[in-house]
Amino acid sequence: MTTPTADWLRLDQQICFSLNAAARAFGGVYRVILKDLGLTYPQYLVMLVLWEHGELPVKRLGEHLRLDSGTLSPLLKRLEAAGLVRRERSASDERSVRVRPTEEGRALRERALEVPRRIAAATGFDLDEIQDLRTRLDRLTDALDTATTADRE
Amino acid sequence: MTTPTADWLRLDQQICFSLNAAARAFGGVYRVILKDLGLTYPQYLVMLVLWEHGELPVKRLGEHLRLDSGTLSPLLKRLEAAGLVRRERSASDERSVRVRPTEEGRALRERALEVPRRIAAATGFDLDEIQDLRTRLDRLTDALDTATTADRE
DNA sequence: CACAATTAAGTTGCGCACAATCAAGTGCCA
DNA sequence: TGGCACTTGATTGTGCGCAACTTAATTGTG
Repeated sequence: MTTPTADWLRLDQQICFSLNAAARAFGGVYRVILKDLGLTYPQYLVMLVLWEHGELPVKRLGEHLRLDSGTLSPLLKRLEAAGLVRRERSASDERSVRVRPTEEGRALRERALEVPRRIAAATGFDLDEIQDLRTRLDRLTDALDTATTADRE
Repeated sequence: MTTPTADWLRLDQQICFSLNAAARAFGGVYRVILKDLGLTYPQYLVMLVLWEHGELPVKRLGEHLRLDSGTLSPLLKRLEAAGLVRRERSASDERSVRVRPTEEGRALRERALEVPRRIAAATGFDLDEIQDLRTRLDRLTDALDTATTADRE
């Protein structure tokens, strides 16, 4: 007893739809919580990386976040306009632009400390469950990335 | 032995980041596969709903997809320009715009039948695992939606 | 050293997501 | 029946994500 092929076209069977829906639902929660900090969710992610690493070139930032310069350049410009980061050409390699948080950007970290707890509470999941889900999703991402690059050949 | 609060700000601990990364990795796979059909992923979702329901107002479409008219109006215009759907004001309620697939739009369904199988193959997950993940994600979405609306009060 | 290939950022263009706002149609009810 | 609240969809503006392209700097190679 197998599912008819046609049923695979049903919206409610598609993992990617559930994934997108969950990501957008998260976006709604983050939007409320991050409004106080004056950050969007992608901007918050950039600040997370900068808080952790202090200073790094746009390239490295993009590797951490899976984003390219097409997304990061304008985003970083907005963060710089908000006074949270500074960008300056590397002296050793003029192609590279190093990004680092300003004093104000570092100070924002204190206010961000409670964000993860509030988010975790909103999910209604316990820590083990979150951890488990994260592991599965990362495995999924790896498989999909492999498939994409394999298909390009 | 608990995790220090500061560590919760680490990027690699955040479920939402894994979620977003997986959704974008899916986007990459769908982009390759759907290119033949001339559809983007959100357009494909709209066609899925129309193939299943035949014809329905923008409002209903948005409820199925969790999208509002701000997203759907321009998207539907593009689908109409591509000759895949038609939009017309309902006679019984002049506020409502009914969307239905054209003959060409219905014909596209045949070529879309193999998409889910190709996607499933790219995930490297078996059906049970996909089903399980979908269930968890839907539960997560419900919890997040509840939290958002609760916070608005 | 000259010059082609590579690399880092930025820019442009398109489509999606969503908040806020607007216009038009509907329905209720005093 | 006239007015008011509600519903539906469209529009506007902002920001993200990504492909394609451009520019400038660096590296590798003969």
